[in-house]
Amino acid sequence: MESEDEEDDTVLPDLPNAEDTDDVRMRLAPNPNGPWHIGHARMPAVIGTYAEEYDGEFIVRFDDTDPETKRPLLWAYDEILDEVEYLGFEPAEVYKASDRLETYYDHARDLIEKGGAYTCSCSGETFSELKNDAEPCPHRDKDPETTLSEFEAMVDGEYESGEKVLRVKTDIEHKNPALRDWVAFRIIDTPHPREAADQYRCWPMLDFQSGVDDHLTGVTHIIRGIDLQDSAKRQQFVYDYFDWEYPEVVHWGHVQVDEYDVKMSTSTIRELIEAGELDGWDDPRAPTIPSVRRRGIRGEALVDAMVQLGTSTSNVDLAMSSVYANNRELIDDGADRYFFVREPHEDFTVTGNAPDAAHPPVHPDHEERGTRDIDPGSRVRIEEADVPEDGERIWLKGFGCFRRDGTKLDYAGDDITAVREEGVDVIHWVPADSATLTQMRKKEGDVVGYAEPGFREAEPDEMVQFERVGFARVDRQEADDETVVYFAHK
RNA sequence: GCUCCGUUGGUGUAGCCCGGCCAAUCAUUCGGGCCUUUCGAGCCUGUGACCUGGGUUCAAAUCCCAGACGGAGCACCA
Repeated sequence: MESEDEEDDTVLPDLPNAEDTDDVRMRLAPNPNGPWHIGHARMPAVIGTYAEEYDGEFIVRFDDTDPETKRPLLWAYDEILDEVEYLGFEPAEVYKASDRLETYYDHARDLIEKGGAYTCSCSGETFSELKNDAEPCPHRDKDPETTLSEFEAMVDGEYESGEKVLRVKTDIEHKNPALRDWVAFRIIDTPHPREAADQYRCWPMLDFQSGVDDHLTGVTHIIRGIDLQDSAKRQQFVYDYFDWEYPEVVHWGHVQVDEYDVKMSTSTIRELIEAGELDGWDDPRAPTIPSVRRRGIRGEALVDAMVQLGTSTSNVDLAMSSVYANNRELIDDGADRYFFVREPHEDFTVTGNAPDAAHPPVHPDHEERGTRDIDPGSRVRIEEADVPEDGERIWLKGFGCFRRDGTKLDYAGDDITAVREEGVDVIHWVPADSATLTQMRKKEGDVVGYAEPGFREAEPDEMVQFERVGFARVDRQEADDETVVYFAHK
């Protein structure tokens, strides 16, 4: 019944020219200026999946070449590697661009000697005007020796920020103004936060650094966003000078994620955290990887949803519901059931010949896991929305049928036909005396309520299902008899 | 202003290169039903899309032209 060819259950399009390469090798090139938001998961998800599919590999390269405007956070390097692992992938190698300045300098020197670059002291504004008119600037015809000595001066820190740049000589009359003589190196006065790199002041721009590294690290396929759609064309000039072959490139559009009120941007999230509006990167309201992880969403669920978005150049929206659908399938079988009453109505007194205890199953599909044993005591709590009209019946799940009589619930038997044929609703409940205070943190705001007594024994990190409420991850058992959980999804 | 790119149901996607088997695939969402002492799952079932206008052709989602709409770049950010 399997197709004879291959297990071709992938939804990703074939990589271009992947048959011609012995080993597909890709790269993940994050900027370590913060933990990842959900959209960032797309790159490792798709690259990792391709690597598996083609029996290739990928490397992680931190493109941390701007110590000022995209200043790296030192702890974000390991954080990001940890997130890659959470998503289920393992890089073959890890590089940091800030460790490789000497390599970039060496290539810049080569490029200068080949006549492919020149130092320029035009202001950005001046150059921009010239460039838009397809006019060369006065520095363009400088001889390589002069350029080389000025570049060495840049490296040696003899210029201030803004005073001098190194430009790649492309085609000043190229019909696309974005490709004309772009900047390869500039001076940044702010020291890099990494000790290993804090003495450098002359930094390569992304197009130079990334172009050189892709070649040197043997990258065969690049996937990147449409915001970088001109990068390959820019870098091609450098590749031509060095007589290198450019990797295959796939561009894709931006991802948006629905369901969140917070804008999905590292800098915005960081500002909200600093302003105290979010508790941290893993606040349930934050559209970040640490957040969904804390809620108990498996990396695999996120990866599958991302892979299904494909690699189209249009912008796409990721529906969190599809992540939830994936996750539900992964966790449902292992999630023990509990009752959790949110913001309860005032207690009802139990009257009549009710049983001594209720015995709902730990998991309805797994009888072998046994039952929970809940002593209802003399009073029970139910949710406000579940309170029946006076005189009407309700079925307390695992316990029995009850008829409301004012502030009392009077036992009305255990004949299930009341539910099956007479339309009595089945609801969850907790004993008022022994229920355990539980705080549920969720995207829409925190909810306080009471869980059944046995929930106090649930282990941190365990995934549970609160019946009729949804899945949640047990975060911690506080000393003051309160349990904190993070809501995952219905 | 210059230069790229895109437009298939609510969402995402397949098909488009090499026109016919496409009254258009798959997933999710949504509606209805069955089952069920929750939710979920499972089973059955339904709604729902080729941006517009021309052209080529026996035949166009697929090719051509024009337009609309959307996105991106033209940074000493990545």
